[in-house]
Amino acid sequence: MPDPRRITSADVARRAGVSRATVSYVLNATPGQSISPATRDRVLQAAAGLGYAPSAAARTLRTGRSDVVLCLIPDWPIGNEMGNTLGNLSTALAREGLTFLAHPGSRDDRPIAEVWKAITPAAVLSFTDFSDDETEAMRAAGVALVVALLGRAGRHGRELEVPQTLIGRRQADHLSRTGHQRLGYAYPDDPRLQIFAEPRLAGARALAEPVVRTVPLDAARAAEAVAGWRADGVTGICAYNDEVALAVLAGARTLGLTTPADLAVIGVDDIPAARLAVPPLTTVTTDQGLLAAHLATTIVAAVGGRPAPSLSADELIRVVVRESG
Amino acid sequence: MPDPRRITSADVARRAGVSRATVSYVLNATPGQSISPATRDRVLQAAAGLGYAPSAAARTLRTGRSDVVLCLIPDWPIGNEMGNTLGNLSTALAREGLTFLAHPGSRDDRPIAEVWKAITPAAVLSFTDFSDDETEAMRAAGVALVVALLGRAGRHGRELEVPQTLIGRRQADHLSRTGHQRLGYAYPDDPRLQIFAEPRLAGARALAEPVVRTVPLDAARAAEAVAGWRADGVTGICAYNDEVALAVLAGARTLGLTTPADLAVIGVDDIPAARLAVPPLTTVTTDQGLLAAHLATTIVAAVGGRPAPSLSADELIRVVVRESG
DNA sequence: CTGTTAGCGCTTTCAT
DNA sequence: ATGAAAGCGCTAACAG
Repeated sequence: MPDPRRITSADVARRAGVSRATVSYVLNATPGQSISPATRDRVLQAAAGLGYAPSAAARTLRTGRSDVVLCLIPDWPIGNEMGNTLGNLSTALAREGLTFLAHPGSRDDRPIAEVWKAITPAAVLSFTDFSDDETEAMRAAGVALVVALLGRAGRHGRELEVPQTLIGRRQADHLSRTGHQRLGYAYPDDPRLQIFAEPRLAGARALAEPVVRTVPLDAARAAEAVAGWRADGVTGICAYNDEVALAVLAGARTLGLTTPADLAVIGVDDIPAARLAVPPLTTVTTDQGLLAAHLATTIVAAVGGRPAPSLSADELIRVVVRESG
Repeated sequence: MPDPRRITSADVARRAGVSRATVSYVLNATPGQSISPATRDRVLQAAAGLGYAPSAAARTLRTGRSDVVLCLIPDWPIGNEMGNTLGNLSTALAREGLTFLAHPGSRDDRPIAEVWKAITPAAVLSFTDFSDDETEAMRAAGVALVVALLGRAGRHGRELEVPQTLIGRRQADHLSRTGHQRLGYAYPDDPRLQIFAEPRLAGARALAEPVVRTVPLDAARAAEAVAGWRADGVTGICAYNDEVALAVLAGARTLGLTTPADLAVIGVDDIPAARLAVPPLTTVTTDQGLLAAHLATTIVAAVGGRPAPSLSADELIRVVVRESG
């Protein structure tokens, strides 16, 4: 027998000897309603006793808005670091009564409109920008916050932007301080990463005039790039991330170069492999816990109609100095 | 103005000059209903023209079941490879009209019952096992498929189990074939990974009697483990994954050992850093595309009440031979 | 302070 | 072959 009748608020009401309205008021702590502590307790008892869980569908249907925070995951590798952040974000939101749900898959497979129209989420997070029409449609449909984690500055939702620019800047800064005049930028091979790579590169450009070369994740082909940089007189490389940095290291090695004497390298992310590299990789990390907390606060504020808090990006990004640069 | 009235099936009906029931029949291709191609087309036109998207909430409320496949993501690092699989799974399910949604966060933060009772998903996937009570409750509530991606064999849902055991077996097999008599198993430091590590180790044990040592992701401490293995006469190491393998490599290097002459190493996953390692790492990969397709087929079958297909695990797991072993 | 009531948008008998 | 109507479980006016 498939459906032993779901427990509804009516069941709770009956057991507590009150009306369904009262149950609703108690469970939602509806403001502007004064419920006597006695009934309140009785309702809570009954609900707990029955193992009652409200139907999200019914509530959403009624209120026109769900408690879901929908996060659109792009089809490119988002990395363990970001995955970690999403986990933290999820727990932080749960504490606020919001359900974090991630939907992976490129926009082509399923029009994103289909997804959010179906879910009617309280907020939608995305890594990439939405078109203005899309944003407009979502807001019109009652989505409280529509925000792109990356995307051009100055747009709505800019508050949440992970300061990618700062990452590149920190890399260049570190290399400059350690005496490197001519810098190179190791750009990722995967075109899907461009959205991250561009702002990072821009950050490095703000401090230096790096020679940009694309570095595939392959020792032999990375070696070609490294040879090119050497010919240019480049002595320090800002890599898009740790994996690209590892490729640069491998390329330098096949050329018989010594790191960091001949070529210094700095990555991004501090993946486990970074500290195990030869030599151990200097890199830039983001404080994922802090980032998640800030995202959560912003979302909760927006859903509640309050203004977003601000976060000093400086404390978010840190250089981990090891031996490669 | 927040809510310019959502477009409902009534709007579509009006525009098409039919009743809401007919709209529903057309859009759901309800079997046992014969709709004239003419009206059918008119309804489809109207729906498309209005940009109609059905309300998941209303449909769920009515049918008592949503089209969501809920995947519970554990709080331990699940890795890029698995992330990739989930993306593929999502697109495969989308093609079948199912919405894949991932909920990260440990079970402690939010009782999982709260999540699934709210969503009433068509299926629930998890990496770890559910308790029998939990499983029972979910099935009773109408969840078509409850399945653990790992978890003891012989349970319901065993069909979906990623053959972790086979991974360890392949590693040991490869090392044996290349002439290694005494094997070691490099166990991960992070206790949360135990659920993956145990079956892998068991697989290796099926072929050999590996000396198990825990290897932290740190060259110095990994060196201690390596020294121990050397004293035991071990010449080949099966590592829990590529990161641990990288640590073993680093440990061997600090001891002045040569890989694979002094110590052969084989990892799991084929992360990008593996091919860039010194020396490039031999490893075992899972065909993520195949896995995702199989998961999707199984889920769709279960939701549709059909029996699950089977998958030969042999084609799923492959050894990538490089220089480390 | 608590109960009555009217839907939210959809599916699905049962009539026509 | 199509339509009318009854709710799914919940919330929010409005009464009492």
